[in-house]
Amino acid sequence: MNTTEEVLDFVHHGHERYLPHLSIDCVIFGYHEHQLKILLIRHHQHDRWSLPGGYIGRHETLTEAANRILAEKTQLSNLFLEQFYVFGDSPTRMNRIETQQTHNTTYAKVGVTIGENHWLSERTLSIGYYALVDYLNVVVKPEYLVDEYCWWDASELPELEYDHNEIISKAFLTLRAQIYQQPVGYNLLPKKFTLPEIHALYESILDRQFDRRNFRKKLLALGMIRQLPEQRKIGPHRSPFLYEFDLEGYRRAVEDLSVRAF
Amino acid sequence: MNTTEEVLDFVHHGHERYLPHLSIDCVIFGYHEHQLKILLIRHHQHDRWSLPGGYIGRHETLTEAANRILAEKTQLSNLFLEQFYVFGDSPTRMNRIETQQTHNTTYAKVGVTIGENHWLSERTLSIGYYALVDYLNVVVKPEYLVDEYCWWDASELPELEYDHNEIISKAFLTLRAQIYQQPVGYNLLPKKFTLPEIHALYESILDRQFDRRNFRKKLLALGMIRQLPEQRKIGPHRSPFLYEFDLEGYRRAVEDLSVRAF
DNA sequence: CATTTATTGCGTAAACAATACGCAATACCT
DNA sequence: AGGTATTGCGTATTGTTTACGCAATAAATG
Repeated sequence: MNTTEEVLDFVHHGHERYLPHLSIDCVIFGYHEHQLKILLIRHHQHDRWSLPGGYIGRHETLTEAANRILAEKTQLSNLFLEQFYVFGDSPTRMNRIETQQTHNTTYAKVGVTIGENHWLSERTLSIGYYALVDYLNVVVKPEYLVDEYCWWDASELPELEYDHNEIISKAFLTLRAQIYQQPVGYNLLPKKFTLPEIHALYESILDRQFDRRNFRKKLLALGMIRQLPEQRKIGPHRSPFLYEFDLEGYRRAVEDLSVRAF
Repeated sequence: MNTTEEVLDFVHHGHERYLPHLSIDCVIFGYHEHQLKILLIRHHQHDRWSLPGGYIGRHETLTEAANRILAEKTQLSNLFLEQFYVFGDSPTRMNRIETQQTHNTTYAKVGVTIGENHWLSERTLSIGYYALVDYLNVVVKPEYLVDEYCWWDASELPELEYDHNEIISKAFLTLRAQIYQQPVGYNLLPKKFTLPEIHALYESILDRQFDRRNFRKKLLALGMIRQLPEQRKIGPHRSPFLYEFDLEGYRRAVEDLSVRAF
């Protein structure tokens, strides 16, 4: 939505094209300079930040909707995207008046007032998706109703709209639980990366320290990564080698790791 | 719903009390005679079985709705119940006509025809919950529109209505993935159980064999279970000891197990 | 241009956990 | 009393994780 006309059409006819009572919110994870990042937006006239989201088209599958919304925000398609939870318990989600007020602030820009019985004021459950993207690939193009897009440090988030802090917490716990089941590193890191980079990524997601020498040994023994004959220049220190993922090895490693004691 | 009046009221006024486009389906797991079981229902006049489910009240939180639906089916409350996925991709979920026909069969009993624009014919996404119950505690009371309730062997399920086979597959994979994060055994087994029982439970959920002697050692070493000074009589063999869970030990074990290699 | 500093690469040894499996005890049947 | 299928409990072996030593490297410094 990039013009006043489009926004007005959405406000007045959105309920004909989209399913009411339901939305999708995306927690978009990136990784840069040894920090896990989350992409947030700030709507027009709003003080607080929120997660990028959207609605489900009446003739669209759920997966299609989630991918479309993610593509609209990041200009990228075919990204790693996984559904993780439905949020329908929070008091702000149950409260018509609060929802109405928040929307009224957003749509004031196009001179529309959202009434108490408007479809946007109705109780809405949100389906949470988390995406893993290569930070450097994301080129954000702010929409008409969005004042700012910004990557926030996952460990230093502001207070967000609605129950979005809760959504992010759950997304982060899911990411942590899935780090041995999904190719998390593969999707968050660039094609070529150094050992200290992937090492710090695992440490920040799992919130614990790993001995860097044992960490390297383990990844190589599992066949998850391959060492390249290139090095990266990094300031006044020894140049680390570059590595790339071995997706087939990754898959085998996931299988091996799932065969656990008892 | 146990009378014609209640059903008619639901068909004609349900959309005022419940959120449209959304439902909840419950995969109720039990365990009996070394077999993992799933509770299925067969609606009036239907050939195929389906999962017990229901709708979300407009003034109910999602969690409240799921617990209410589960209690309506099993006559039990305070059960282990976890949301695991939203299903909104399947062709039968997208197809108005198919949905309409299925509902028409069900509601024929009360002499109502569901039209193409009836709220029940609309596209509906389903939020999947899985429950873990003590098989012997469940006393099923068939509802007015339900012809049969029955525990099915998880490994020998029939072809179900809608996308319910897919929902069960995903529930089973979730159960498997969560067996080390949630007190699965605690909720599926009775208060007192034998080692061969819990041993077979883990084998059937994880679909692999465990050496029974090492299995016992591991569970005791983790402090998850406590041996009782009682035994159970089991036919022409040595009487196995009874055990009970140590919930505090269970919690500690989950923490220990989550601290994994690299 | 040798020295200092912060880093990476690669190895070995000890501690710990998982697996394989032996064998006595038990309950009942014949 | 002997046969059979099971459970209870131990020990030896194997494999995996953890702790940590030390040389190599890149650039800054006097």
